[in-house]
Amino acid sequence: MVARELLGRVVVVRRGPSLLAAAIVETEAYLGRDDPASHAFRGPTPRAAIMYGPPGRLYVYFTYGAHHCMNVVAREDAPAGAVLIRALEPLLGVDEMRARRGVAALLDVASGPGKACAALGVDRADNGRDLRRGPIVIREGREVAGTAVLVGRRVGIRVATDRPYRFAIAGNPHVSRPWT
DNA sequence: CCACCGATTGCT
DNA sequence: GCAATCGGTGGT
Repeated sequence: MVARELLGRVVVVRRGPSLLAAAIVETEAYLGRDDPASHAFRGPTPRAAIMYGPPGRLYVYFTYGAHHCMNVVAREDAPAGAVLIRALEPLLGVDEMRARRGVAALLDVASGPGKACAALGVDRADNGRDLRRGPIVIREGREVAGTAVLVGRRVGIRVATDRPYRFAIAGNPHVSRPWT
């Protein structure tokens, strides 16, 4: 599953002169027509259409009138799907990320899907970006052994809560919420 | 056109 | 525990 493979990989963002990088430490899988919690559940609506397109592109959406969330389109066998980036561990350009977030504590910089987007400056202007080309790319990072991956229920949804589609690197302190 | 509501966050 | 805030979605 792509949501698992993305753990440990590094998101790199070039914004003018600055370079930002952060390791993916928590993800969630959202499938297509058969996943009631997915934006793709109701078909290729204007917002969800990107998830029906080629994999490896960025899906960014705006929610709660305040926050952005970023996903990697990854449909595998299904007709649609994406992986939500739920938490990052800042690596490069840490001070800029702190400034973008307006917080001092490192553990508060990107420990949540909305925080991760704010830290990297990702918003709807980045929706649909091809992650193989930049300015946003995903590179190889640290290896994460299968035994070091936590699996659990997805956060913040009200349907399909029984599915074990949440993944995180065990013991990493940058995770969005305590594991249950 | 209108009403409902959310893959969250931050403050009380 | 709960309000903020606005665009996506579906029904009228």
